[in-house]
Amino acid sequence: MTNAREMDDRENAVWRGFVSATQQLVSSLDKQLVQDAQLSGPEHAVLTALAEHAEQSDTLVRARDLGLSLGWDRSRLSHLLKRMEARGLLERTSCPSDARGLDVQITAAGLEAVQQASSGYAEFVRTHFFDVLTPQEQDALASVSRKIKSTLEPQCDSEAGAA
Amino acid sequence: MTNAREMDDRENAVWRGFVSATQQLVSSLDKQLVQDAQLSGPEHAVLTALAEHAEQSDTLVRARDLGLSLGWDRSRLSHLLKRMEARGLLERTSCPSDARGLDVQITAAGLEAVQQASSGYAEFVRTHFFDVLTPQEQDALASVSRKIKSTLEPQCDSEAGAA
DNA sequence: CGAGTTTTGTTGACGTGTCACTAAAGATGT
DNA sequence: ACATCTTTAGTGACACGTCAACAAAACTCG
Repeated sequence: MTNAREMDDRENAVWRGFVSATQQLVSSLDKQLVQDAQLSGPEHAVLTALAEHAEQSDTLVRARDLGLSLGWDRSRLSHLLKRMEARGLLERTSCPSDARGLDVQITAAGLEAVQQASSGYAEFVRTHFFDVLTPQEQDALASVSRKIKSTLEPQCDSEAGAA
Repeated sequence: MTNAREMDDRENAVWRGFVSATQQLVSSLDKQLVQDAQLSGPEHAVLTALAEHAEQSDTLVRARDLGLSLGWDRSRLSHLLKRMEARGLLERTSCPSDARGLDVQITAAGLEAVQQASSGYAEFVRTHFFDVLTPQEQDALASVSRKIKSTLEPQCDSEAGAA
């Protein structure tokens, strides 16, 4: 029998407060995105990733890489990409170098949507996150995030550029 | 035009790291719950709330209060309660004092499920949250959670007992 | 080359959450 | 009493994520 000590009242309050705060935060942000640009949170994440890739290298991104950098399931990505293509936010073409691969490319409409979202997005994060945190708290959060992730499954996490 | 300053690289890293860490954290916890007690996260939340109410007052809880304390939509709760009743985790009876109300009561099977989950739950939160945080970081998180919530919509948040 | 394995993506079923709508009971005010 | 809000819950349609099963291309290595 695993028998970890139950949490006391303080711990329960900290834990539940933390979880509910973060969930309310992202769900509010998602509503903002829908309002500003008719984008769900995940859709926005995909388009942002595509737009960023497009800035650096080419406009074509392998679906595999997308899934890797977002840390998502193949299936989830496949479903979402299909819907997004139907909405005209991106295009899917088969990859020439690897016949089982899929190349994804953001469309003009997709780009317009991210741009429409961007200022509201930045403002939201600023208002509800950075503006209410001291620099020390921001650092603490960054450290906490890192430490938490390190205790979890591999779950690769993109942005593996210059350290 | 709202024109909030875009985030710089550091801010982007902090923000994305924070969001992805918390999302991985709760999704891992949800998997743990399924594994330990065949409960989804929301199901566990409902049963926990019911079990706590049962300790203090009576075993009957108004669906409205449940929704209030969980901060959920009526519809979401209704759907979930229906499924949970079908699974035998709880019972729904019409409320005698208010004919449009619904009284919810946890069943023996429901209680067993929460108990089956409890030790794994506590261990998970301890291992992946409290154990990796210094007391200062825990305090910082509590303060941060409170501040973030205060910038969001009313979103009542239960536990309104002794301050 | 050819058999077996791995990688990549798709599909269908299912549980879930959201939204807009409805229904029925309480509360309110005249 | 009556008409009118408001509160409480349920419903159906749809978007979404997960899981398991599948298919096809690529890789491995004998």
